[in-house]
Amino acid sequence: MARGVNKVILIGNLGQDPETRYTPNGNAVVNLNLATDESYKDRQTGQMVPRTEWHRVVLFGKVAEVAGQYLRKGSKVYIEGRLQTRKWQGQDGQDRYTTEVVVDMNGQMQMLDSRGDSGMGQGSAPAGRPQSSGYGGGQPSQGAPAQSSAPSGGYSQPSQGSMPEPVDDFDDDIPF
Amino acid sequence: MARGVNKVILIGNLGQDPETRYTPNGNAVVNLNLATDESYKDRQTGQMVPRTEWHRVVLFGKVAEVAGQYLRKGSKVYIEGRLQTRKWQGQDGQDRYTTEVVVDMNGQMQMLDSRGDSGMGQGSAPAGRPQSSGYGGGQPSQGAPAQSSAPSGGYSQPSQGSMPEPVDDFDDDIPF
Amino acid sequence: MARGVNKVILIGNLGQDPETRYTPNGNAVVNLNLATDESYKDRQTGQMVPRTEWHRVVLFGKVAEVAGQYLRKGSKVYIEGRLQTRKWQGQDGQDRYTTEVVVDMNGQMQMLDSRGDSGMGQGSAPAGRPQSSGYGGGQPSQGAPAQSSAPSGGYSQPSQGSMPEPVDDFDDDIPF
Amino acid sequence: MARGVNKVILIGNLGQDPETRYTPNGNAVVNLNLATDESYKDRQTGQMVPRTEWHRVVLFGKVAEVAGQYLRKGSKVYIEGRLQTRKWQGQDGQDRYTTEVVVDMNGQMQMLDSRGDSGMGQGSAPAGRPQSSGYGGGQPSQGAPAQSSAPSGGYSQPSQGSMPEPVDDFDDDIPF
DNA sequence: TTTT
DNA sequence: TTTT
Repeated sequence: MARGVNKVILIGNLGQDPETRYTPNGNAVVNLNLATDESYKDRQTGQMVPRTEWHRVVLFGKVAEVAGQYLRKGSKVYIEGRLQTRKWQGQDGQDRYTTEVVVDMNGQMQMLDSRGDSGMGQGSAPAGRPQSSGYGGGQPSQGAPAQSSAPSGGYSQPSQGSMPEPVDDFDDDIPF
Repeated sequence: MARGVNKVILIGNLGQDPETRYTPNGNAVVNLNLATDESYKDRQTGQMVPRTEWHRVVLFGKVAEVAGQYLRKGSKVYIEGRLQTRKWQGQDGQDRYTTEVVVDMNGQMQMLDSRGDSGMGQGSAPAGRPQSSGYGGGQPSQGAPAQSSAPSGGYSQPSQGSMPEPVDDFDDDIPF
Repeated sequence: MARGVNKVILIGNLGQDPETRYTPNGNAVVNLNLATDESYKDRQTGQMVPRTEWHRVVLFGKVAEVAGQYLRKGSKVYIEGRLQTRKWQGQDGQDRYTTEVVVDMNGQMQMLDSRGDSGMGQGSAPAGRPQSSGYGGGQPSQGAPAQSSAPSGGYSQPSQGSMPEPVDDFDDDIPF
Repeated sequence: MARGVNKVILIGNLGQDPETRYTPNGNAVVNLNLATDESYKDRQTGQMVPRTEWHRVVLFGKVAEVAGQYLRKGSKVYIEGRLQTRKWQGQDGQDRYTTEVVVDMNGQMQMLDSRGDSGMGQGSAPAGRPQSSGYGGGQPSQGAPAQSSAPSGGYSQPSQGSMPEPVDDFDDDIPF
């Protein structure tokens, strides 16, 4: 049924609140910006140097709902998914590629904070999601992680921003 | 020493021969284009649909030498590495990002073909490595890999091509 | 839904043909003895020393059927499952424990041999499994796998052998 | 250098404080009893049933020292290691097998509690840890994990207990 | 661009 | 008991 293996395992912290979107069918699609911290020994200096890597994570289905509801900026989380590279068009008409870690029903998401005291919240209401205007409004995610100029994958609401041109032509469920 | 986890596990086949480059220090750096095949059930049709995902893999150190020497187009391989996103400048001066699976001394590479009967070779001498002039000579790897407009990471030889502007400012070992 | 992670990833070769059994409900349960080979540097001698580790793998459901049908002694295989330790009673009435790698619908099995040229077959019919005398008859599997004195988990046919006392009290499906 | 893969990834909580021992060379060897919690759907009742699996984890080297110093009963931890089955002699002279997850310099251990507020410590003051009343004080971890009767692998101090007969014949470092 |  |  499958002739290959494509698996990603991450433990890190969210750089910002999750972004929740919905497919036309009402299914949640959640984007996370996840930082994994490591340190490595610089060969020149012999010093340990911290290295932070930012990952774009996209969750679908039930795990997306849980992530959207309970995770917050700063939350520590375990992610198991698969690598996927999407092609999209830049505003200049050129092809761009964004690689994401996709978590669907074959993946896994585990919250690693004790009692859901995940991040610090700082204004980002943890439940009920009141926060006025909603996601994506105003400045595009100011605590901006890598690849921030990439579109969120076409699962987005009507993109009122100029570019980089989300695909946004979903007339149905995402097909997996 | 590390406060996060960043791990990728792949099993797939090479879409082309490995590309070997060297750092100024003489260390091998090898790029692979690896295809992982899966299939998923299309929700619309109920049919199983094949899905091929292409991955950019970069190997360093000893594992790079082995990969460069024994892997060929078509080779089946197990890869364990970490995700890393590089920023580079497009010819239009805009930032681009490329995500790669980095395999260094903390990663792993396993050849999964029996007896090194990996690919077919087809002009690319699989054993003994005669091919005098070596890699990268002449045209810069015309069998362009996925995201081919991305530079190969600055580990490349003096890039005589116009763009997409390799970074190529390494005066020493890559620092990990 | 889960508050932990329990994952095993193996690539190795079968030490013998798979052992297929059936639950009262007719579901296949397959046992594998899988060898993983590594080598490590002996601190005393500085020499690389090969190390073979043997694993008991138990597959359920569809993946079990595929394994039973296509894998043979010598087959190379990728396994993704979870660790599980079973308690059983030795013939002396004492508790024993056997740890297995369980592969169910949440796990994965990938055959890594090209074209099913896996093992050698050597009399072990690949399909239909006629071989009258075969497994489980008479002496309790004399081609003894690791931890051979452990029962095969109660998924076995009526165990006529004396001991080590399989549990064998399944009146239904295994519950996962 | 290796022709197989043998990898275990666990996230769980310690059932008791770590047990630290030392090799004759003064290297730390730490044993953990780690519980991973999952839940699965019972096919009979359709109910989600919790399932706790206990794992024996053995750490060597630097990671052992960190584990021994900072982990406590209740600590949440990420473990990456390899499976290893040891043979030992029961008091009845019979062979027994214990499967452990070995974490050495090729493995990884990550503490997942915020700020080292891991467990409760119960008398074994780690460092800085005042631990007022503490969890589970009194009897040392009465919720004894699986395989508790297995010897700790010969890395133990002179075993004054009668059985199950630790091997304890190490005259040097463990060889990996 | 691979593989089955 | 496998494999290279």
